[in-house]
Amino acid sequence: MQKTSITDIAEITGLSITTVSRVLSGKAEQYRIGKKSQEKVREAAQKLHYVPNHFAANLRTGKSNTLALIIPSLNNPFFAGIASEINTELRKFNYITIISDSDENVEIEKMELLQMTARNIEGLIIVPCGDQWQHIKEIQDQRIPVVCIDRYFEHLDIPYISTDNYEGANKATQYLIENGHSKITCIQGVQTSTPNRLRVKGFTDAMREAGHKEINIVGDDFTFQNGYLETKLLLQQKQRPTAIFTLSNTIAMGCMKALKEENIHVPNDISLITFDDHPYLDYLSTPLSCIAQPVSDISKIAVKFLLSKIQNKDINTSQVLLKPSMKLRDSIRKIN
Amino acid sequence: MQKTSITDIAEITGLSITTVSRVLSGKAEQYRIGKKSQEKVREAAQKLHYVPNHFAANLRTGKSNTLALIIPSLNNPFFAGIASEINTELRKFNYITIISDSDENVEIEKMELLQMTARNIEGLIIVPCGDQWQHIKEIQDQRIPVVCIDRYFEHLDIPYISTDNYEGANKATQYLIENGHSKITCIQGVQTSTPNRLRVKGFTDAMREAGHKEINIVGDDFTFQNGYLETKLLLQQKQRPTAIFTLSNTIAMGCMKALKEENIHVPNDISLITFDDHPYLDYLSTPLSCIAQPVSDISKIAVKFLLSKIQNKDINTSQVLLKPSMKLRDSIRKIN
DNA sequence: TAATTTTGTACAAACGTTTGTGCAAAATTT
DNA sequence: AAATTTTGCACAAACGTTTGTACAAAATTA
Repeated sequence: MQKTSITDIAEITGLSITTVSRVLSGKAEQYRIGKKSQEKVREAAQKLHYVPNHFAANLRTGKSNTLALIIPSLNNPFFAGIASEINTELRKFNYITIISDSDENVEIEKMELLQMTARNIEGLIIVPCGDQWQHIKEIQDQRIPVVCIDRYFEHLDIPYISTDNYEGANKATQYLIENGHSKITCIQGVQTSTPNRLRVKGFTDAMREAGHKEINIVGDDFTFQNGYLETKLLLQQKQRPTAIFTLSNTIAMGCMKALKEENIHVPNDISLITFDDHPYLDYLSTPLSCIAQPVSDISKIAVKFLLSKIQNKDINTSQVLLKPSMKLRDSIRKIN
Repeated sequence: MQKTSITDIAEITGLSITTVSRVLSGKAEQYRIGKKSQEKVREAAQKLHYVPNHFAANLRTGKSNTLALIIPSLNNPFFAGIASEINTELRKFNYITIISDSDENVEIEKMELLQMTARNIEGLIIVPCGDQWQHIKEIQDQRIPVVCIDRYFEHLDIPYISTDNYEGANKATQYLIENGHSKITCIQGVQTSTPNRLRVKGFTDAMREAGHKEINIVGDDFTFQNGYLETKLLLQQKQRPTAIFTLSNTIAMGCMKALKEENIHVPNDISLITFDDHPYLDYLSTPLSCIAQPVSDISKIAVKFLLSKIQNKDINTSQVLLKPSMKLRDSIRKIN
């Protein structure tokens, strides 16, 4: 069947498209449309299976009721969880959220941003996937409110909500040191990402503060493969670390696969702590200790920031780091 | 800065909006726009930071280049993985995909569908979250191509791609029986979902075929909590099963938490197999055997079905069940 | 030189809503 | 009875693109 428009309904009811539009967009009372006319319109709309054309309405009003959320990977439970919460929260405010997966690829991120702005989005929440920021800055320059999550750019005046990665990593490292570990290897992710850089700095500072001169940082990617390969390399060395600190769960999983293949047990042979929590960590062969990020808080605050910017056009730039928490399970052995 | 339109560029370049539109939408050669004019237009567009208005274009052309994907939960790695693959695949065909999370709530699903159709989507891939289908059928009646994934409606002529849930569950149960188990409990998910119903039937048939009269099926939800509570109840009974078959990973996780709390070891005290794979399953305290669904194939075929329907308006209804595979890890003990 | 073709570009309608403005009839007030 | 107000509705412009159609100048052909 052919698509029904307001014009069709006007013809059937003998009313004008103005009257029909006002009834269907909930403004009947405001414009004193008679009860009988309202009923005729509603009946006709139902009978003809009328579906409003959001594009036409948006063209005229300039309001899309659409927001965009760009995350680097739907396959990462951390980001999937954030996406789920943000989507649910924004729905409460009658926004539709276009969720986009940039696949950890800045060129895709740029393309997606173009697609989003062409659709007249009224706001953007983004987990940037690289260190390029100009294309994100340009969105803000177009007077589209932007909020960064997790990864952000310190020197830009774009609001962001993240975890205090430095503090989380610092505490994780301190804990290892307090348990007698001095030979600790950190397996990092993407070096240019701000969370990674701060986690590395947290690790490094904790080591230095404890007087440990030998600081070992390896890896360059938040992937399973990176965790796997770097752990394999570590285990080939004469002098192995007594503890490993992985900067993401995907790295931790790769690390654990390599350890298992080499018949090295956590925590008896080596201790392991990771960044980020997940329910699975409880049921691993060795339940993993970790630094947990407050995912729910991050999501809700990001939404709050964005809506505040949209509604009040407030120019204040909120840049907040939330406190992570350390979750001790069974993967750290005391050796002093 | 104010939004730039084609009209602004026309004014700056002294050309008509027709010329400008044709240059910017890649039709300059086709309409013999001179080189100098093209250059003037492109320069002005860049200088004024022109962003096309997709809504206006769509209003005129009737083409949105937009597809919709509705999944019941972004927090479920199975669906998040599917969403990721489908999104990546459709991007290759220059579609933007609106990903929507219905939160296992059919009313939200209906609302989301309304929002999608109002945005002139050209196709829909959906994992239905309940047993109501009329609102999905209506989408197809509006001549919007629809493909169901994972959960579907057998009696409808809507294309779907899923796993042969019956066969997967049947084989899992047979394997348990071959390993000497006869007291097997199945912890199921949402009873009205087609995959669940078929998995239960596969389990039941395998049990009956082996001459086992006592068939125990519990639960009613694909959640951690359901798995946890039902396992707790099981462990209170005098006669416990020797094996548990959970119909999803989230149920399996809840089950494992309960077992751990009761100090019951897998597979020494009880065997466990689940439906669905995940990389984590390898590193659990007991690596879990499972029936793995071909997620990548499901995603790619769903995309293929949808694009085929969009492009060729082909009325054939493809309804395909893919073969699952059994992945044996360490969670099943042979007891005969 | 005139007729025809090619080139480069423009006009204006269309898409489907929304909304500022306004009209005519009915009701009320003076 | 006339003036004013209220009620119920309609006209037409607007949003920003796309595109069918067409025009005028330049180039080519006969």
